[in-house]
Amino acid sequence: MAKKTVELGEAELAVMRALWEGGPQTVRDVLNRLHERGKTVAYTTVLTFLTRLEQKGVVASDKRDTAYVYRARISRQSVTTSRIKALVDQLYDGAAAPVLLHLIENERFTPDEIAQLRKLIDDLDAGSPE
Amino acid sequence: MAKKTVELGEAELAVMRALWEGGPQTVRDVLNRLHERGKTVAYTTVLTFLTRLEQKGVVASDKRDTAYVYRARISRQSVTTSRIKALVDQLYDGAAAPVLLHLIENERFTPDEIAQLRKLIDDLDAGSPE
DNA sequence: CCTCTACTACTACCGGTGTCGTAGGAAGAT
DNA sequence: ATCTTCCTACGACACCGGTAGTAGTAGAGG
Repeated sequence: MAKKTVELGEAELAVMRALWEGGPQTVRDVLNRLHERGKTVAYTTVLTFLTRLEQKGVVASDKRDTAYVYRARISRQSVTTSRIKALVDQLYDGAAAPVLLHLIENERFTPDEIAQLRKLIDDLDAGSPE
Repeated sequence: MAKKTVELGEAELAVMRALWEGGPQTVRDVLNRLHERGKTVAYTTVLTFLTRLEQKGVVASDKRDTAYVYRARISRQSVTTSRIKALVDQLYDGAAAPVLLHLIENERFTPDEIAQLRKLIDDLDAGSPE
């Protein structure tokens, strides 16, 4: 059944990133992580986000000792997928190629990344029956 | 200096697309175009969008006969650029590679597109001294 | 001149996101 | 038992984006 693509705002994403990168954490942990990243925000703001995110079903929490521990229930990959889909749909009516080409032309990549990219393309060629 | 990246919503983008694809148009033209695309929205809604977009500086208008003619002042390319940048920054802290790889792995491309892609990569390799 | 029509200006409203403040409970310190 | 500290629950608020209604104006037709 269709996981109805939840849209996340920028600040919400920052919280998700804290969870993705630091694993299950308490509100305070997330707060500290955001502060380290230069994002100064109030404790209750983080709490609000985590609560909302839980309501949206993208994070879960368990009581651990005195405080709740929150963890991500969706992967960064899946968010990437829906974000890209939105972008591609809204700007190019679903055609991904222009976006792909745009990325290659406008961003900088290391030789390693280029090599990896080339390999992927070879695989694409090889493994695309029908 | 620095064109302060204007963020556009989905419906606003739909209007921009009408302008990009149909050139300078009146409110009614845009409305018809949206209707053709299956987007049923009121005349005044389109007017509101065009007015707001003009205030944001992304479209301009000229009085022509009885009605104003609106035209885009920013390209689809530039919007693509900022959208991608936002995505990449918000999800991968500025690293474009994961997004690029994601696109290749998850979207379908035609042989032509793949060929074009391969060519671009070859150019990348060639044109990157040091 | 009067009316109909199309266009613009202004205002409004709702839901979502970003941001907190305050109140109240639980747990540790004195 | 009380004070201090940390945590959660709940409410608040402003701004933006999506959507539209109404009023007012200017030209087209009779």
